[in-house]
Amino acid sequence: MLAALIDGRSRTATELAYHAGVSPQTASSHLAKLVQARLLAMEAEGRFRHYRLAGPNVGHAIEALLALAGDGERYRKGPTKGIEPIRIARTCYDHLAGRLGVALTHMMVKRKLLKPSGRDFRLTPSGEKFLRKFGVDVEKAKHPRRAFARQCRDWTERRPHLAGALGAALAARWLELRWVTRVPEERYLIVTNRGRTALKGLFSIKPSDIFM
Amino acid sequence: MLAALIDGRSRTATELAYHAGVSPQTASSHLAKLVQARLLAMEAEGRFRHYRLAGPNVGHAIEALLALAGDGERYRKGPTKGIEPIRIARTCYDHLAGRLGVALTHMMVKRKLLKPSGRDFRLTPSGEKFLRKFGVDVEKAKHPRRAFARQCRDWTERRPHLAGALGAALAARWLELRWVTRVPEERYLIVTNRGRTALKGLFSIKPSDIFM
DNA sequence: CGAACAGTTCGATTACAATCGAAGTATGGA
DNA sequence: TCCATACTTCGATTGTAATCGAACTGTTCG
Repeated sequence: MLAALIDGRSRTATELAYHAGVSPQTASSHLAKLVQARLLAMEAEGRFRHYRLAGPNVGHAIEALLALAGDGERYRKGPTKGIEPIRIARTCYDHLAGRLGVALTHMMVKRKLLKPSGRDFRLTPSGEKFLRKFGVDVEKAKHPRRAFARQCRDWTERRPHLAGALGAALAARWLELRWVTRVPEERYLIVTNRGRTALKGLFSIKPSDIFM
Repeated sequence: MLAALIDGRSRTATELAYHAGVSPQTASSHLAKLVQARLLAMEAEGRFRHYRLAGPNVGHAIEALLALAGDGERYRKGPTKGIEPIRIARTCYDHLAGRLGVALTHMMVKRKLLKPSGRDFRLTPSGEKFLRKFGVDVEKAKHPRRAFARQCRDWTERRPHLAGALGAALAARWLELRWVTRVPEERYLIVTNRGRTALKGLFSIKPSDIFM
């Protein structure tokens, strides 16, 4: 299971059980021990529990052990030839996930436009102003029947991204501006050239952070 | 036991049993497994068996694990403030051991003056010429009652050094030339300034290889 | 609300690793 | 030649890690 997490991304308990070829009970027992031993970190997301390596030290140790084990080749980080589109701008239900979603969220947190608060984000006054100026219908997103701004963590990235009604509204605006476009039958978006320009200008995000 | 070998030097089975706090039987069992698993290398020397890490990969893995274990501080390679004299030029009975003995032997092997051959070294014709020119009484060392040129491996270094009658004759010559001097009551020698110069010139050995 | 799902806890079984006493081999020195 | 030393092999005991069925909690969704 540790080897399955070597790339630094999160996996759910069931995925890890499958990787290890053991029952969910057994995996649960091991995962609990690994968390207690501070080798893994766990974050609960609804009924899912996402596990990831607790730090780079753990990754180093696992890699060193895999190198000794000889079949480390299977797991060795190959020189990735570009990032798959699904990793760049994955859609998670109706909001932006993947590297794009994470980068946007990270930037907004860093600029104090969003504040992590429990399992949610809180939109600060300056954050509301920013999104309004950007054309997001913040008022409509304050729908009582849906969580407003939730933290979400999908399998492609370790850090959380913005979900909930606000996340959906932000994604809608990106689509409206044609900064991203849908790919029929696929669960990812493509960032357009205008989108790339906007990233650098409006969001101060280096494209290399997203496209590698 | 692996942690006790982290510095790359060799230890005997009994030493390792002591380090691990287990009986010699138990240590023997574990050491056999570790050798079979290619984590340790073993060389027999008379009735002793010297164990060392099989390669740098093993050291890396152990270090990574010790770092995780938290009490890795105890084992972490500190910034060593110079090398103890006993490591530099230890005397092993009557021949040169320690880093000096190893470096001299290594150089002679590299220059094809000595050839490892089983548990002994074979002195090549060019080697004999070299030592004679250097003032070693090679003829006298060919005494029938003593092994001529044996491989010896003591606890301070991993690589073998020259022992036997020839090793003793070489050490005698070093003392005679005052390139090393004895320290009363101690089992090590001190390399003099003339000795350092000779190392660089005659033996092409960088002093940093020996004194760090 | 109830069914499906993700995950956990509990308990019993099983297998195996760790350990060391006893007895063996090989080496070195007196 | 004989004893001490260094180490190994064998065998029996012990503890405990790994495993999964059964039953549980909590979440999502229709």
